[in-house]
Amino acid sequence: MRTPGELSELFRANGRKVTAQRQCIFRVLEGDMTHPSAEAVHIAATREMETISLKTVYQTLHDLADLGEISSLDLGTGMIRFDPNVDDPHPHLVCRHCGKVRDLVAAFPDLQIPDGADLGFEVGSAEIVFRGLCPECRQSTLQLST
Amino acid sequence: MRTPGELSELFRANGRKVTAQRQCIFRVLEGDMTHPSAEAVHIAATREMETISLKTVYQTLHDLADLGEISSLDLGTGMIRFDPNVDDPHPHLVCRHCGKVRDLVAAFPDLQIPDGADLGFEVGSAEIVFRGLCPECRQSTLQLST
DNA sequence: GCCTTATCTACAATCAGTGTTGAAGAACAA
DNA sequence: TTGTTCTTCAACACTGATTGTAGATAAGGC
Ligand SMILES: [Mn+2]
Ligand SMILES: [Mn+2]
Ligand SMILES: [Zn+2]
Ligand SMILES: [Zn+2]
Repeated sequence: MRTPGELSELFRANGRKVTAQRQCIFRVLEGDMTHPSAEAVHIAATREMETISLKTVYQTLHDLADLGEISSLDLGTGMIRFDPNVDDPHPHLVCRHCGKVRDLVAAFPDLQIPDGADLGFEVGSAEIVFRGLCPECRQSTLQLST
Repeated sequence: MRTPGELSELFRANGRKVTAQRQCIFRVLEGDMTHPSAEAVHIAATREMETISLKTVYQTLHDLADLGEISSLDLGTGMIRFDPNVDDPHPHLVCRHCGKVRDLVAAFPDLQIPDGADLGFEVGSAEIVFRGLCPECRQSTLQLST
C-alpha cells in the first residue's frame, strides 16, 4: 500500500473524493501488520475520529481493495482480514485460537503446478497458510492442560 | 475416510448409534471428490432419504470431523467444505467464480518454516490454495469479454 | 458557488451456522 | 422383549459479519 498522501492522489485520479474519513483510514492502515478486520480498523479509526461509521470503513476498505492497494483475506477466522502488504506475496501464520494473523517473512519457493495437474483451472494466485497457536495462546492452553 | 461399514463400527465404538441417517451420509460422502458443503451433502442425502434434516447433516458432519474421518475446510467460498480425503495432505484448487474445489494431485515440497521465522507460533498444519477459474467458468467469462 | 459525491444515522435484510424445544422414533444392551 | 439412552425431526429464534436502503447533512473539487 502507498502512503496516505499517495493514496489521496490516487483517489482523486479515480474520481473519488478525499474525505477526512478516508484519510483517517489511510493513516490507520499505514504500517499495520496485524491484518485487521473491518471492525478493528473501525475501532482504531474511532480513536482519531469519534464519529466515523463502520459503514464508511467497509466502503473505503473495499475501495482500497478494488484499487489493489490492500488485499482482503478470508483465512477462516470468521472475519475478512485486510492486508496493506501487497507488494510481495507472503505466507501467513494464523492462530487457531484467537485468530491472530502474522506475515511469515521467509523466502518460499514459487509454487508451480506440474503440467496437466491443474485440471483445466486457470490459476491466478497461490496462498500458503500455516495454522497453529500464537505465543499468547500457547501460554493459556498450557495452563489448561496442567 | 473409511468405508461406511468401518465408520459404523467406529461410531459404535465411540458410543454413538448407527442410524439410517448417519449411514446415508456415510454413503453420500464415500468417494465424493467435490468437497461438498453441508447443504450439498444434504441435497445428495435427500435423494436417498427424503426426510433427512439439514440439522442432522450438520451434526453428523461434525461428528465425522471430530473423529478425524473428514476435514472441514474454510476456503473463503462462503460455506464450510468437507473433505473425506484426509489420508494424505494435498493442495486445493478453488474457483474464484463458482467456488468449485478440487484436489491438486501432485507432490509438493513439505513446507518448512526456517528457524526463528515462526514468530513463536506453534505451527500444526500448512495449507496451500490455488485460486483461479475452473474450466466451466473460464468458458463463461470468455464469452463476456468478447 | 455549484454540482457531485460521501457520510451519517438508523434500520432491515441476508446467509451460514448454531441453539432450543418437545415429541416421536430408533438403537442397543441386558 | 424390555427399558434406557440416544437421535431425529420440525419449527423456530438467534448469532454475527456483511450488505442494502433511505433521506438528510456535509463536504470535496472544479
Ligand atoms: Mn500479510
Ligand atoms: Mn481435498
Ligand atoms: Zn492466539
Ligand atoms: Zn468455476
